[in-house]
Formats: sequence, C-alpha cells, structure tokens
Amino acid sequence: MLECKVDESFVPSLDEAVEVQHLLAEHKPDHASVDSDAWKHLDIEDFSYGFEYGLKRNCGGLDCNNAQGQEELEFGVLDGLLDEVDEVDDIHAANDISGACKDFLLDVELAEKISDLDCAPHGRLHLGNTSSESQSPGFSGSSNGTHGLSESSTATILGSECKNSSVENKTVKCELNDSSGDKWDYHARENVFTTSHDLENLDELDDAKPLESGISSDDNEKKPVQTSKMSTLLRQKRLRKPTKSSYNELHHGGALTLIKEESLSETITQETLDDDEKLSDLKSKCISGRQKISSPALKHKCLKIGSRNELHHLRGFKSVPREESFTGISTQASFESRPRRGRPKKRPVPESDDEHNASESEDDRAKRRKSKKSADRRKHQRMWTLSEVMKLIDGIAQYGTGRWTDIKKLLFSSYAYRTPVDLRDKWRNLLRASSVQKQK
DNA sequence: CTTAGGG
DNA sequence: CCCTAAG
Repeated sequence: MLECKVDESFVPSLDEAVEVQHLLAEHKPDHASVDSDAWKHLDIEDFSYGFEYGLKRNCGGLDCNNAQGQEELEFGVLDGLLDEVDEVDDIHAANDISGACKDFLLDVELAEKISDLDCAPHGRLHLGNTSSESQSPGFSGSSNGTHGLSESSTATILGSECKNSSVENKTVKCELNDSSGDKWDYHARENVFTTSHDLENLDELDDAKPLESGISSDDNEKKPVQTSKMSTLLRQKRLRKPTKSSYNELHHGGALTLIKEESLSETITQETLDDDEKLSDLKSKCISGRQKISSPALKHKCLKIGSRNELHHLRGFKSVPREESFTGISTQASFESRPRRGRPKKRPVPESDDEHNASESEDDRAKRRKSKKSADRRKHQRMWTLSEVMKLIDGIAQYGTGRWTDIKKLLFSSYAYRTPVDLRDKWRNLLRASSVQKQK
C-alpha cells in the first residue's frame, strides 16, 4: 500500500511540480516586491515550525474532512486513516521526533550538504521508476535496514528532485503521513531529509521569483501588463468612492492615491486564506485525493496542494478570525487556532483546479450539515476560493472595474453561484481589507 | 438589466 | 449576501 502510494504520487507530481512553479512565478508579478519579501522572510524557523505541525496538519485535514462529512466518504476508511495518523502523531510525540526534525531543519547548512551530496554523485533523473523502486524496499524492509534504505531512497529522490520542485517532497511527505505508524522511524527519516530539502527548494523558488529567473518564460511578459493594470485598477477603485463617478471617468481622470499592489496582494492572500475557503479548499482537495486513489493525477494534485496550503497555514496566514470561519468542529477549531506566527504575507498558490462547480452548490451545505461533530454555522454564503479570487483579479485586470457582467461571463461562467454583484462585492471587500491592512 | 453603494 | 437607487 505504501509503496503504491508513494509511487503514484511520485511519478506524476513531477510535471505538476513544474506547473506549480510556473504558476507561482506567473502570479508573482503583481506584487513582486511584497512577495519576494514575504518569501524571503520565511525563515527557517517558519519552516521548521511548519514542519513540526505539518505532521499534525495532515491529521487535521483528515479530521476536518471527516468532520465536514463531505459527502459520501467512506467514513470507515477515513476513520482508519485518522487512527493511523493519530498513532503516528503519538509516536512522534513520544519519541520527540518532531523535535529532532526541527533541530535538523534548523540546520540549513546540514541540509545543503545533504542535498549536495545526494545530488552530485547520483545525478540521476529516474523519477518514478527509480524512486519507487528504491523506496519500495525501504518500506517493506525491516526496521533494522531502515537506515541504509532510507538513505538510498532519499538520495534518489533528491537527485531527481534537484531538477524539479519541492512539491514532490511534499507529496511524499503527505503520503508518509498517511501511512501507518509502524514504521515511523523510517518515515521520520524520510521526512527529515525531504523536508530539509524542501527548505532549499522553497528558498530557491523564493529567490527565483523576485529575480524572475524564470522557470516560466511567460511570466516576464505577464508581469508588466498585469502590474500596470493592477495599478490602474487600484487607482480606479480608490477614486471611485469619493467621486462617485463612473469608472470610465476615473479611468481617464487620472491617478491619485493608489493602493500598493503589495497591500493588495497581502489582502488577497489573507482574504482568501482567511476565509474558510482555504479550509474547504484544502479539505476538498485532500478528500478527493484520498477518495480517488485510482486517479493518481488528482491524487497528487490534491496532496501537493494540500501540503502547499499547509505551509501557508503554518506560516500563519490566518490572522483575523472571520465570521464565516469554521467553528464548532473541534478539529477545525484547532486548525484555526493553529500557529499563526509570522508574517501575514506570502503568495497563495495559484490553483486552477477548483473543480467545485455547480455541483457543489447545494450539496455543499448538505454535506457539511451531515457532519457528525457539528454543523458549521455557515449560511448561504459561498466561500471564495483562492482560484476564484485570482480569476477575479485577472478578470478585473482585463475588463476593468466596471464590467462585472463581462468578468462574470468570461471568467466565471462555470460558477453559477457567482453573480456580477458578488464579484464586485468581493472586490470591494478585498480593497477594503487591503486598505485596512495598509493602515495597520 | 447593470452598476454603485449602503446595510 | 441583500436591497435600493440610478444609468
């Protein structure tokens, strides 16, 4: 089971990993300055912190899913997973694994050394096959041979990973967490290595973004355009209120105060992540991932995203508790109140796979209500997902602030529940939040 | 009907 | 998100 899992998630994740990088780079332009800062600010502490909680985070995700009662999930399975995860958690706690990992992570140099050593000599690119092969024995092997095996497998992973992104690691990490705890020592090892490497990759990513040293080539083109547009939009918005003029007038009227793009980006980040959207998003993704084990692609996508999001959460994006927040569910509560240390900046992962369409509209609430623990007191409010917000931003960038229907039609055609007014409201909220944040 | 803006 | 006013 374990082998399969890792294997599955591993092979396809390569492509997607690149994808993510692209996306990240692609969207960075709007707020390059902030982002770069944000990313740079993500010091080791944050990561280690994140890692430490990452183990639990997965549990949380599972639990949340379960709690959410998201549709016809096999509760039995989930429960089983939960139990397993719990076990792992306990084990970790008992053996102070997390602490050890943390220390390990804190040692950047060490991590670098490891990566260097692993990358250089092996330098192989056999992703799926090699990694899976080398890993299989590790998992199935005796606990005694754990050390050697884990090293070799790790080396392979890292080797391939050198040319790719860190997402793979995360994927693996997730999988590992999913696995039962009987071989936790091995997993721990794996986690340590991959995670430490994660740091590097993330750092690389971070560095690459501001520099535009692009993994994505199209990001260069997009940057100027979007940036300017953003300024314009922001300007418009800013002006609109006082003047009450049409957006056209404002558009041509000239610029006045303009909200820093950075603040906007922050707002977006926070807003979107703040909203339980992030939770629901994450959950749904994780859920789908676990459900559809038959579809590897989806699986890793979800896992990948999940882990990504986890990082965000861990970095403390959650700032202001929202009225719409999930509450009442113990797991979620803890989820929410989780470590929210650190800068509230950072770029959300541009995700395009928000498959939740009209189908989710009504059964959405129904599902939640079905939840065992409690029904979250969400009304008839539809959460804005990160991708939605991003779409919105893009749409506004393209059509301006006055053409909500156009944006609706062209970018939200699949989202029946989003009316032009909704879009406008969301935008308004974003701006509001952005300005508020600015004042702070 | 669409948008702007207040609730 | 809802409602209303205004174009």
